[in-house]
Amino acid sequence: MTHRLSKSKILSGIQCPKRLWLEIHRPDLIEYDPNTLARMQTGHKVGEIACQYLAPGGVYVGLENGFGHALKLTRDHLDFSDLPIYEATFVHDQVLIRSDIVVPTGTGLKVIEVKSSTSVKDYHIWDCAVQAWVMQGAGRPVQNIEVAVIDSSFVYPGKGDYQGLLKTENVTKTAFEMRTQVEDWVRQFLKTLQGSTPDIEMGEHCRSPFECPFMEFCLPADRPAYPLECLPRIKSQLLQDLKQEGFEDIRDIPDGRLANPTQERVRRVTQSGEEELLLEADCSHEKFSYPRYFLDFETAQFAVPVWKGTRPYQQLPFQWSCHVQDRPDNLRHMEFLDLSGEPPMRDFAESLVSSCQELGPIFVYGSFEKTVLHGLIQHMPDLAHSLQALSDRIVDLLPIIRQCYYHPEMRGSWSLKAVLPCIAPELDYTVLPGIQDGGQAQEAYAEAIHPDTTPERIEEIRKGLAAYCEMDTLALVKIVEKLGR
DNA sequence: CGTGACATGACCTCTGCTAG
DNA sequence: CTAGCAGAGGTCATGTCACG
Repeated sequence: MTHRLSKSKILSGIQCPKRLWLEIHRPDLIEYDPNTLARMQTGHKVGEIACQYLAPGGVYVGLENGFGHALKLTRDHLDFSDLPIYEATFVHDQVLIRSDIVVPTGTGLKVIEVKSSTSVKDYHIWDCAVQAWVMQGAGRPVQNIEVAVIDSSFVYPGKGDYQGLLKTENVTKTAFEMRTQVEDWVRQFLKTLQGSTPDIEMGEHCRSPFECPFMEFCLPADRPAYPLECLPRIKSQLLQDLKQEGFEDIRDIPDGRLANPTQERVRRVTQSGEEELLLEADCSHEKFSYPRYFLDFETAQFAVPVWKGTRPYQQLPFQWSCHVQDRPDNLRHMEFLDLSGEPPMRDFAESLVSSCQELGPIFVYGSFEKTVLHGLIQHMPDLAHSLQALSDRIVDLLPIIRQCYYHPEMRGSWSLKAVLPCIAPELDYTVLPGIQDGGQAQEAYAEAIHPDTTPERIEEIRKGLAAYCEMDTLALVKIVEKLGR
């Protein structure tokens, strides 16, 4: 028996048949995203909790001896026992699935699909529909299908007690109603796989609901330097109209064609080829005093909380970096970094309060630092007053830069990582070893606090995190310098 | 994955105008 | 005086972008 489709391949195919074709025929083209492994680890942990609390005492069907053996093991368990099965494996009509949790009952299987998400999405139900179709087709009637997701309001009481971390939603009815839809998909995808590469135009489906790993491959070799897609907040209708009118590059669009003022500005500056800096714009009344602070946080988040009193996906700060200018001609740096694995929040907050004194603007980029401070205020009433005072001094550079600066090379984005190469090309994140964005900082933290990590590796991570966070705040210094105030 | 800031669009009320 | 209308202004939900 050959099975050519897995459940995840079908979900890819729904997003884009060409993606499905490439996943099967050209897996060598996939660029492995470093975040993928971290997501899989998260999913694994959530899955373990689900087994333990939703259907304890079951048996696990491993893949060590291949799919054939997994199929046989599943059959044996179902025929000769009534224990729950984890990763039960089924095949029907060339489609193979592995199901998170299957509980046999007298009237059919009770299926639980576990997701690390906090709400049930449409594509979760498609997932369940495919599972139900395969199980029924394999001669195993399905009685009930549930999706288990994370309840983000859960507060971890400690001592390994995760009762209530997951909540379930019954999707039996919808999943059963999609039966003919699933059959259509399978028939269509098997046919697609027999032919040559499907010819599919690029579009929204390349990003939603998941980013396609073959984007680079699908992009035409002679793509424009400033594609229309870079126009900020462009609607699909406008994009379509502009392409119809024969424009491929932002610079092709004539003066006056764009009604949206931000898009028009991007067009005008891109066409000029030169950066635009409007220093007299609006915020000129804000003369910033000294001392000036430049602040950046790094946080960790866990789908399965590890510290008592914390919630799933709560952002827990473990590092801050702060440059200080007491006078125009001086610059010093301070930082805090806790890799002990103990809850870092209290020391983080106390050191921050004592280091930032009581006066002077605190520059940040984006609303993230304010959000984290507010989270700390909720959990540390004794520091609430001091933390609120810090929050009140925060000056967000993002809206200021958005208003008064644009460079063609920003390609429609005002994120720090897009702005910085234009303002301070000497600050290059790509030379940093290992940690070049917030996501990698989170991963590095998770690795550092893992019990198996060696002291040498922890020291390496400490250096990497310190260098990354310090560069972030130095970037803020450069931005304020550029504003000339 | 979560949160905040902001833009956008739908919908509502309020106001002032005009025709009857 | 009222019914009907358009434009101004407000609220709310939704979407996008930014941070981690």
